[in-house]
Amino acid sequence: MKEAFKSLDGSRQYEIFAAAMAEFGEHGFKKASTNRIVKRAGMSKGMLYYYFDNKQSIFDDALDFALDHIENYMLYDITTKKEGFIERCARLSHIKYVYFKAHPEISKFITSVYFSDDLNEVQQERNAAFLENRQRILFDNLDMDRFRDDIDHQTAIKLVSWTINGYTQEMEHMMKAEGLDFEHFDEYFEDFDHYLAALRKLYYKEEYQ
Amino acid sequence: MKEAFKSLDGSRQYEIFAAAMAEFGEHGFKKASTNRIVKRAGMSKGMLYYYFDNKQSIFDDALDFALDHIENYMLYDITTKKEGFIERCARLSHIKYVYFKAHPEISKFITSVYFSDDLNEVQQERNAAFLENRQRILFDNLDMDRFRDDIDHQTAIKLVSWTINGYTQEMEHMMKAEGLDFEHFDEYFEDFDHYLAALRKLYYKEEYQ
DNA sequence: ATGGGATTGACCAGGGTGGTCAATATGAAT
DNA sequence: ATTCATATTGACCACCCTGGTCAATCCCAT
Repeated sequence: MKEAFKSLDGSRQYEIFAAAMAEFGEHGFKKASTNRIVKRAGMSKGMLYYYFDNKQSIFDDALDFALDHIENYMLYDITTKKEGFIERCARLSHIKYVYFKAHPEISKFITSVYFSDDLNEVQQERNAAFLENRQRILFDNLDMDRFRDDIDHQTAIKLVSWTINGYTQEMEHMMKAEGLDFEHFDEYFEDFDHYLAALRKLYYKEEYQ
Repeated sequence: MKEAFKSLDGSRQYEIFAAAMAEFGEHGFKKASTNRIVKRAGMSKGMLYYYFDNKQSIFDDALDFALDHIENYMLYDITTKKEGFIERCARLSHIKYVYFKAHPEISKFITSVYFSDDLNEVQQERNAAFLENRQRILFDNLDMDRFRDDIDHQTAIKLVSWTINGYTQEMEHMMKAEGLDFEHFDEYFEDFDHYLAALRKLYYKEEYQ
C-alpha cells in the first residue's frame, strides 16, 4: 500500500479492506473485479490506485490485515483456562460465531483463502503460522481426565470436534437459508446447550456431566 | 438438447455432460464458459450448439442428467436392511465416497447446485424431491433401540450424523491436499472403522457394541 | 458423383478487465 | 487573493473473453 493509504482514518481503511475482502472472498483473486471493489467501497477507480500499486498488492495487504485483525480479536477474547475439551470447543465456536457476525467479510475472505491454493510462499507460511496458533489455543491447558476412561483421548477429541463443527455448519446453513435473524440466534444457542449436555453425558465421566 | 445429441453414443454423451458439469460446478452458471466446456470435451464450439440450443439448456439438461444418474446409482446399491443409525450412516458415507471417486464432476456439480440459489421453479422442485428421497433412504427401517436409553433418539441422530459428516469432510480435505491416493484410501477406511467402533461404544447399549 | 449429416473455427458485437492520467476539487498557508 | 500540494474523479485505453452464428468443409453411405 502507498503512504496515502497509511495516513487514512482507521475506519476508512477498514471500509476499503472490507470491500476488497468481500470481493476476493466471493470470487477469488483472479475473478475478483477492482471495479466492483471500488463500487463497494464508494470511491473512484483512480483512488484505489492512488492507495495501492496493483490488484495483487490489494490482495496481499488485505490478507495481512485480515490475519492481524483475527489474531488481535482472538488474543483479546481468549483466556485458556483449564477446562474440558467439550467446553473449550463450545467456547471457541461461540467466539468464532460472534466474530463471524461482526466481521463477515473477513471471515468469508479467510475461509476462501483456506480453501484456495494460489498463495505465494510468504503467505503460505503466514497462514500456516496462523493455523498453528489456532491449534495451540484449542489444545492448551485441557483437562483430559473428564473423558470416560474406556475411550481413547485422541479419538474422543476428533469425534467431539467433528460433532461441534457439524452443528456449527448446520447453523450457518440454516442462517443463510432464512436470513440471519437475532431471534433465532438465541434459539440456536439454547439448542447448542442441549447438544453440549448430551455430549457431556456421552463422553465424560459421571462426575463431570 | 437437440436430436443430434440424443442419437450420440452414451459414453460420448457422458463425456460432454461431464465437461459441462465440471465447468458449472467450478464456476457456477453465470461465470461458466462455453469455450472452456468445449475445450474440456475436446470438440469445436460449433458442435456444442449443434447439440444444444443455448447455455441455459446445457445447464438444465446437465442437471437432469446428474440427478437421474445419482438416483439410478443409489437405487441399485442401496438395500435399506434393518440396521442401527451408525451403521446406516457409515454405509451411506461409503457409497457416497465411492460414487464421488467414480464421478467427481457429477458430485461437485450437484454440491454446487445445492449451495447456489438460482434454480428455476421446476428445478427447485426436482431438487427438493431428490433431497427428500435421500432423507427417506437415510431413515427408513432403522433399529433405534440400539441407542442408549438415557439419550434422546433425535439428539443421538443429529450428533452421529454431524460426527460422520465431519470425518468425511476431513477425509476429503486430506485427499485434496495430498492428491487422492488409493493406498491412503484403505488406510482412511481402517481409521473409519476405528471411529465407528468408538461411536458404537459411546452411543449404543452394551449388547449392540 | 452426389446428397446430407457431422464438424470446424473464424468471426461478431458486446461487455468487462486492470490500470492510467489529465483534469479538477479542496483546503491550508501565505 | 494567490499559491501549492494533496485528494479525487471518471473517461479512456488496449486487451481479453463472452455466448452464439454460419459459411465452409469433411465424411461416408448410397
